[in-house]
Amino acid sequence: MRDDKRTLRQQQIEAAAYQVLEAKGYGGTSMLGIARQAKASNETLYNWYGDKQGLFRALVARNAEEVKQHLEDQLQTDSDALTILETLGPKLVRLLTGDRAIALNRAAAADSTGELGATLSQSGREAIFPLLEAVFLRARTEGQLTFDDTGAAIALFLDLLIGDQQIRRVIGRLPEPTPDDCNHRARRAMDHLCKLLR
Amino acid sequence: MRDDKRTLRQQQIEAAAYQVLEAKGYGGTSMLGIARQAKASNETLYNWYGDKQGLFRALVARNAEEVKQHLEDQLQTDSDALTILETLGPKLVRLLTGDRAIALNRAAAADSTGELGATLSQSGREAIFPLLEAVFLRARTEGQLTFDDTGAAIALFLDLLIGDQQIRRVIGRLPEPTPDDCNHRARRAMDHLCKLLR
DNA sequence: GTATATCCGTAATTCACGTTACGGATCGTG
DNA sequence: CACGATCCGTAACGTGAATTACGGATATAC
Repeated sequence: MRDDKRTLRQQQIEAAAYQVLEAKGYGGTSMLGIARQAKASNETLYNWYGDKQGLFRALVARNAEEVKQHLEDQLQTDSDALTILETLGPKLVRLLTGDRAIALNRAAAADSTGELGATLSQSGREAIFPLLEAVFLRARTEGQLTFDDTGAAIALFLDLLIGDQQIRRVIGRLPEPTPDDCNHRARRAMDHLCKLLR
Repeated sequence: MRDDKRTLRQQQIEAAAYQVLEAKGYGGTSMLGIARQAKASNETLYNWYGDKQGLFRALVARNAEEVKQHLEDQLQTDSDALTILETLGPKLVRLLTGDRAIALNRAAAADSTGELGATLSQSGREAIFPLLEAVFLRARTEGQLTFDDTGAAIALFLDLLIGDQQIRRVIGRLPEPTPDDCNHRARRAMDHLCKLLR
């Protein structure tokens, strides 16, 4: 199988894995279930991913790369820092509380090795932090925000923007946010942030 | 077995369940594992709790009762509203991000029926809200805080106080907070809250 | 075209778990 | 004390999942 063809096949398999994961949760997701959904064989899955943990590791890592890429694309702009945050806000809410992210968080919650949690966190908060750091430093340079500790300023922003939505999503008490929800949440976070740090 | 003796025995069994749950996660917790830890038999567990879900339902419900009781005790005071919030803050952080709460959140995340999540949410956020509502209304009456929407004010407080700590705890990326952590987190939340709503 | 590698669909193996069952010990009641 | 209920420790049963194996089909490389 040629490389590009294999890549395409892997994407199909991983899309199938997400379908099963989102429908049945981590505990209800079996390798055979994924194989069936993807019209692949167990042998191929094990050959390509090693074991169940390896498949999930790959899902998380791939998701990480996509999230990071997506956010970096959003930073390719000459807008002022606050405008960038206003644009990023709804997207961050959607990325961090969408069905896929929640399914992955559930998998990580069930993973007693801590490995998926580590990777997921590196793809989530820990990947977002340095990107936001650049924006916050710019906001300070532009005189739009005032803070001593960049990390604390970013953490405040994430508290206001995301808060406890994720855990409430993970335990099944909050539905996926609508675009309006995301916009409203982001708007509110920006208002509070500016009031606190301006 | 007399009632008080049975109650004691149940507490022992439930303590053992928490030990296994916290050590091995929900997926790694078996009824037999709990029975062994509690030096009880499977038959007794099944007789008393019905099935595995029933045991976990009981854990969550019991925890709910204790959390609610604990918080209500904290409200038996003539202090002004902000002082009450200052006292409650660290306790809320500890209750919502302690090892037991996190273990229960993990169980709820793994429960595809949504039942544990529902009960857990009713014992957590949804139980805390009405208690905090009384305090926030008092703060407004006393002229300490200004807001139109009580729910939104409480949600803001919880965002600032708890933020995304829970999910980070659940996926294994944040250790249990120290008393200093709790105090610091609460202090900061109060500062921000007053700045926003005073 | 041929040979080899790989994939699919399915079966087989092993293990663990949820749940029930059982014999003996212990407890509670009359 | 005797009897019945219940608990403990252990075994048994059925099911499902992780993983490996296999025969035939398909794809790739020479």
